[in-house]
Amino acid sequence: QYAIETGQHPATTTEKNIATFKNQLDKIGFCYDWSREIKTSDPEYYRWTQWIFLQLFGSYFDRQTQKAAPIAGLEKLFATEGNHHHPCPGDDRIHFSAAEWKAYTDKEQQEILMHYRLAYCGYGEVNWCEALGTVLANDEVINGVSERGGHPVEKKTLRQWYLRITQYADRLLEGLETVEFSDAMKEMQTNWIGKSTGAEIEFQLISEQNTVKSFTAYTTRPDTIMGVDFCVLAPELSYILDISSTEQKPAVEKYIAYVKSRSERERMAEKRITGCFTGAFAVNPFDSSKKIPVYISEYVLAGYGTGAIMAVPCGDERDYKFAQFFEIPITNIIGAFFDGENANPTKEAVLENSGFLDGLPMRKAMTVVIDRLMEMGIGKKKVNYRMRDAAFSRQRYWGEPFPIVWKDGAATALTENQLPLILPEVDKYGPGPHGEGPLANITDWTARGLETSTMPGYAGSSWYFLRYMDPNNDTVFCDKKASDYWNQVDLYIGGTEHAVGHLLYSRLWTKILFDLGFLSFQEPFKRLVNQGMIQGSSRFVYRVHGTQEFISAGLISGQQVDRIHVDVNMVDGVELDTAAFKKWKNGEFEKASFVLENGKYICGVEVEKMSKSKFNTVNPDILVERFGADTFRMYEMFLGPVEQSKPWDTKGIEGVHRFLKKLWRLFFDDLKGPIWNADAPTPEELKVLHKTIQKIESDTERFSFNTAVSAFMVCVNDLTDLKCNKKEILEQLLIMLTPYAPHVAEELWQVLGHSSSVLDASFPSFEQKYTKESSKNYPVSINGKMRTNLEFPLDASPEAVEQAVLNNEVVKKWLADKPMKKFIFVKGKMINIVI
RNA sequence: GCCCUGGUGGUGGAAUUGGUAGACACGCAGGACUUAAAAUCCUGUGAUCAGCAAUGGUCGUGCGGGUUCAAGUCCCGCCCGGGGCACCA
Repeated sequence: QYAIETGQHPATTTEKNIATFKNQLDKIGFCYDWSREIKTSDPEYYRWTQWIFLQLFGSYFDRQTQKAAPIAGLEKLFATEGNHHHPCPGDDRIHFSAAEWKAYTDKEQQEILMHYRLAYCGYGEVNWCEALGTVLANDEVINGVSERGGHPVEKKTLRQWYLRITQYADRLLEGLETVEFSDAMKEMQTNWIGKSTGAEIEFQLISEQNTVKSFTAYTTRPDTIMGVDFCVLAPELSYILDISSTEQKPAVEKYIAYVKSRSERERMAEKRITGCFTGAFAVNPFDSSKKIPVYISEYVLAGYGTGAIMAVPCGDERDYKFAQFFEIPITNIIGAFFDGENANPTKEAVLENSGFLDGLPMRKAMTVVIDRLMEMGIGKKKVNYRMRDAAFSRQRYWGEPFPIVWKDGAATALTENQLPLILPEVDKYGPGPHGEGPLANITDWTARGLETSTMPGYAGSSWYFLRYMDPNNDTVFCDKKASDYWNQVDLYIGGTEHAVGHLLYSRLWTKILFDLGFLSFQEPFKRLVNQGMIQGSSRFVYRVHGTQEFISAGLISGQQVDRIHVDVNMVDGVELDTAAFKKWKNGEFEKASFVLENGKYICGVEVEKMSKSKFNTVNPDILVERFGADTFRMYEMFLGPVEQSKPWDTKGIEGVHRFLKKLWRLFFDDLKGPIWNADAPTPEELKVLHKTIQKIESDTERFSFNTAVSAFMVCVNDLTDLKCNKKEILEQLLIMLTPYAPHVAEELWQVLGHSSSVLDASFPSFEQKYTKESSKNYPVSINGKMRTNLEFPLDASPEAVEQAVLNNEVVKKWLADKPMKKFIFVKGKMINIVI
């Protein structure tokens, strides 16, 4: 995108960005081992990305062993026994015997194998923008038009590469039990995989044309079959027009056109109920007298289940609303569980109005219905996954080329010695013809039959952690000796935004490489900590839908507008620099006109993820320049808990800076020079030190860096108050401070007269001596309200405590005119008196 | 809409296990030093009521209920912010 906008080669801008980031990381004082640096866009790296892709292309998932295996073995099996024991994951209608397999042409065989490969080529729907000639992410589509240019967007079927991640669904679920991820993260991945057990049920169809005799619906609640009041099909199913009645057809066609212009996200997020009756009816398989109207609606997606649902309004909220909207009569099969106003998804009811199921508890009815369906040959138990295979090709320039040659319509792998397949130079970065990638513009490339799409950004990032273990190896992606030695990533820091993308893909790749014998572990990350995001403050302009007119934020009243991110650097507060905006993005907004308020264009504001695509990033450089790297580091830690997101705001950085200056003054006086001394510390000073050691040790251990920084501040304040400049104390302080403020710690270490580095000094073990408690403060409350504190020896008996409390003046005053009901001594921590 | 997550003073946040809510820092106010400023230091700072004051009372962790001797923390129902929802990765 940036290359198209600016005409610069992505390699150039990537290099520049890397240099900038490295520079910033160095400035902030991060200790990375740059000798292991890798670049996913470097041919020496992506030759192995391509190599791994070929392993995926050359493998299938053996359901019996639940492992990936070379596809050559499968070919041999087909020749001896057909696919009887290996049902086709890509298309379960494909069945053949050994004899039939041998009779297939080479091309037919290849097509079948493609249905088994872990990396395969298939067809899928994308957001297509004809005017731009490109595919767009849902993110880039606003109100059915492209963010860039405001052109119409619609669905288009394109040939795409996919990774068969669905075959690994169960393994990915099981693996979660072996890793230390947060429960929230595990839950997100589990929900994404979305394993559900239910049934597929075939419904007979009654339609005018009568060409389509039936359809299959997927449901997780077969027990509610007698409560089906209507069915809903996904509008994009190919046979919808074949079942529509003459009367309904115009409405159906109109509705399909409407859905085609909608992104999947918009469809799911739609609050309004939309849909259209097809004029066809389904027949309840257990009661042929029940004619069930068949609708289409955007909330049913073709990609999930069978793209058809049976709707039970008394048990499902969305079905209920749909039934109300279209005034479909509701059958109540759960008796008193249904109040007529809210659907109740209970599984506890005893079925009513359900013919042969009457009187059965729902849980039992599930298996009864499935058994009956199987007897009748019109249904079966079915495990379904919400997750779909991962789209793995992009119609873009800047990505790894696929090591694939098309020969007579069949995809053929390049050999290992032909890798890397280098990304060629192009004249322009714009799209190729017919929705193909930019590589399709290169005649030499297409003449060789090479695949013209490229791999997505996540290809290289799905295995980079393995390459760190053996970054310069030019004979293998990572020597097994190296991966055995380093093993899993001990601690992985990343944001939750990667929950269902990167973190799932890298788990998949690791599992496949494990199955194929290239690794000894099958989970890449032993422990995962989610750092929160530092968010940016974004600015928006509002384009009147279908025009080049931009309307100031305060003047929008009802017009349909497309909200577009603008670079925060072009906005002063909330006021847009309209001249700069016109020149922005290589003149994309040259023709923009503005509707101003009080002579100004006012932008919309929102706090969201800091991101290049949102143009709301800020740089640490200025702060590092002004306060130094240590202040910046400590401030980031001081801001709040690591796992919490918050907008970037430099209010308060002064406090951290002040702390470091104050620390400095314990060692050094501007006029007198070094002021530390070698005197023996007093018990009081040691107590301050060791309390701090304990606090910082435990805070650091549990990643509570913000409270650790606070503890440093308290410690320095206390030492200042005590006028303590003793070397023994200061040394210990510096050792703790090293990870927090390495530059300052190192310099002060030298001030203390050391010739070695503070890094060489070992972390002190916590000495209980000075913090050990001999007595404890007990809060005393009356009716739960705090009244006073009393100090008791740790070994005081409960009876002695009770006596002492009752003799206390404050307590006596409270008990004076009210009788005590109860004396409670809770968990040895708290004393409460009930009056 | 669905999944995840969060909501505490003027602000960022603390309270690790249901047990003294507001640590630490910013900001603000007052003061010291200074010709002045910067820097530094000291004092105060949730709201409200009573009191000259010391002090004391009441309220208070998004909203409404509940459990408990005791709720920021647990339960139920809402509201709002953030992340994700398959071509950003």
